[in-house]
Amino acid sequence: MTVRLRDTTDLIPIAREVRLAAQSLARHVKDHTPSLAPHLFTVLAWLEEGPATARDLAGRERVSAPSMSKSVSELEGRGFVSRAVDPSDARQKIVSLTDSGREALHRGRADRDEYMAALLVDCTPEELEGLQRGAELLRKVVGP
Amino acid sequence: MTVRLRDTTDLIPIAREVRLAAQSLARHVKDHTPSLAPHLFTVLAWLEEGPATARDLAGRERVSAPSMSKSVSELEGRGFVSRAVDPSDARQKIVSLTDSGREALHRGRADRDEYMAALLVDCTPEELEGLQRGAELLRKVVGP
DNA sequence: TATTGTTATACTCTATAACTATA
DNA sequence: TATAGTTATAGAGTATAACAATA
Repeated sequence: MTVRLRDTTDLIPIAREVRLAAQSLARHVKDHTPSLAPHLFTVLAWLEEGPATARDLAGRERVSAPSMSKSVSELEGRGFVSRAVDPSDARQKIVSLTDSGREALHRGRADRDEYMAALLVDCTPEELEGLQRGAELLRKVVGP
Repeated sequence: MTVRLRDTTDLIPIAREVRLAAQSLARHVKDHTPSLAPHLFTVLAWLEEGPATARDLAGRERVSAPSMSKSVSELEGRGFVSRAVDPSDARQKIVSLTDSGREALHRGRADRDEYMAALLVDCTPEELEGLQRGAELLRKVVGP
């Protein structure tokens, strides 16, 4: 049982404000960056940290094994990943990012960042600082 | 052609930071508040502002007419909205929020806000102020 | 003819259950 | 037996095309 030092009721108004702002931005960015589908994009992002098995990827994405199997097949078909049987356990297949996959990942990230940057173009330095501070706090609050 | 007073390249790092923080929070809230599906929830939210035709709702949600037709049927089946033929144009049907629908909307909002508020419970007053300021700036940047 | 809404159909992403091949 | 991966099948949510009713 966690001890609450504060009644969360007081926090509802600011909670709503922060939540709606974040959700609004997330929707906006998603609607304006049609590159690679999110569920494929995130798989490439995981693989950037190194090769992984399909099961591992399914766990990280909190998705079923068959779903991840399909995603990996799709990515392989597009040439963004390669699959190789694990020499130490022939049941497993090691999924790796190809050069083309790395490119697609960077392109997708650049699309999103450039769209976001364009939104910030008219901000004052003080406003940018406020946004940066807010982002830091949000990351801290949401956790890992 | 818009005149850019600033090169957006400089803004990429902060753009990424703000974008990732917002997307992370949005995903987190969505994953932890399983009440009414988002595409149905938002329809109820639109109807809170007053009755509307299906076509109108489809436009606001940027969704096809058949998709909205299905959503409204689903909501009607659950008793959250009612449909009535427009007396002034028998082609149209006016969709209205029922009391039960209003309740579902408020419950869904409360779920999301309470989850968010719980995340903020350990923040200092200064941190809350920073988050609020960040949210205001984000709303301004994203626009209407 | 044009418009509102629906039905028919299909595609994508998700899931569970059943199968295979290894361990 | 248990595990990694796949295939089979189905359920949401989305779309376009074709239709009905009304303007």
